[in-house]
Amino acid sequence: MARPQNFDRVKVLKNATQVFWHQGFQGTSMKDLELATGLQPSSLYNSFGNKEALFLEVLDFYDEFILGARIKKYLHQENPLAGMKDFFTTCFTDLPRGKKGIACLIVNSVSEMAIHNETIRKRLNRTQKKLHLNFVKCIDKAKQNGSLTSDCPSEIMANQMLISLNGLLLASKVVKDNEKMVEASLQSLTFILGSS
Amino acid sequence: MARPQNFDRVKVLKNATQVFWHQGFQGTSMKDLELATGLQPSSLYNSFGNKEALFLEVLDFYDEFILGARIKKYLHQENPLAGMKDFFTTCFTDLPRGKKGIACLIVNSVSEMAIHNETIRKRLNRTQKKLHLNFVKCIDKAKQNGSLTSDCPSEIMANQMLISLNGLLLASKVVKDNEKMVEASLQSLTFILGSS
DNA sequence: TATGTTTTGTAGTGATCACTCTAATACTGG
DNA sequence: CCAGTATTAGAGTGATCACTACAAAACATA
Repeated sequence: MARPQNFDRVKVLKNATQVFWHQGFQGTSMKDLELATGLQPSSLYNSFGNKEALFLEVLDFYDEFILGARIKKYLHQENPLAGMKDFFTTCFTDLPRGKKGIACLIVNSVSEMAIHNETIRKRLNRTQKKLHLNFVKCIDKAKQNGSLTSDCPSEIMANQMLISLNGLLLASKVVKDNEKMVEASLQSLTFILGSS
Repeated sequence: MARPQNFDRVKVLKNATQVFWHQGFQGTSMKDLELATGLQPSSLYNSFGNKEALFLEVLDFYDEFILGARIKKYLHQENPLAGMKDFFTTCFTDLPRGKKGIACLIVNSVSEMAIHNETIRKRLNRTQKKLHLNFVKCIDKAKQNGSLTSDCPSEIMANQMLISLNGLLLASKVVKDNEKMVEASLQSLTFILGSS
């Protein structure tokens, strides 16, 4: 009944995510997005509305596919302690080529946008809570199978893990030495979870 | 022998700092800086060169006067453990009116600029190292006077404190509840320094 | 094939960006 | 008071910003 779209929406979001991730919201121009996606401005605006709406879809894409995949891979595995360690360390070792220090789109966006845009803030908060919840599940599992013993409530431990992870990701922008970041990650976990 | 400047350079830097702190580098326009400082573009460019050079001076101003004052007030006091606790918690309680969630200019700038501008990255790294050094001194002092007992090297503890502080400041942009942030700060310190 | 509907390519919108040019201005030293 | 010099005010620079208008193009249905 009409002309079909000439592009794959998921691929477009994937490419847009990379640009926003690396350059931030303000640092990314619509021209950058046109080049990265191969779309003309009319297609971009026709399909996504405007820059902010596209960014919100990118945040959802990141939440579901980038972070979601990492949660599934590391935090849903059998050994919860090893999973959490891997989740932390691979933040600094599993980066795409030449992408040292781009940290995490969520962390970057919190810093840039959270206090200036309430809609984006809520979206970022939701993603952070999702990660927090998965940390809690992992900690509980470790307590249950006896690999972790602690009097501290899992919620508090998970909260500290989230704070440390955010701090580590931020530090990776300045430090740029992956080995040091991995070492610091494991130290953070040791302080929170103990040396178990 | 010539016309003197009609403004106080320190006051100008102070005002410019507030704008960059709240809005970030990219989020701040030269027009914003003109309004905040009361200076005309010609004066701004004549005295500071360009936006980036002004920003670098702002980072130095923040390092010396804003952060420097906090280090002196809290980390150079007699009781090192109380000082570190106060240093952490006042990050979230001593903010100017209506400035919840602006965190710290250094942390904000690391996130926004560190991987895109090497000059700024080095400047930020220097400030973080300065803070790290003061944490080390505080920890050593606490170990010496017996208020802190730990096998962990002070450098590592200080590193974890820096990571946690960065993570806490970032979280404050999403959470916006000062009491929760104070609580999380003290929990972070407890995990790192122990419950001493 | 003809019609209706949506997408696409392209040119272009006013606004704002960092920054500059120029001349009037305000001061110092003689 | 005059000459010399640095600072100031204000208009204006081209470039880039997010975004749009519009018509050609491409498909599904009839």
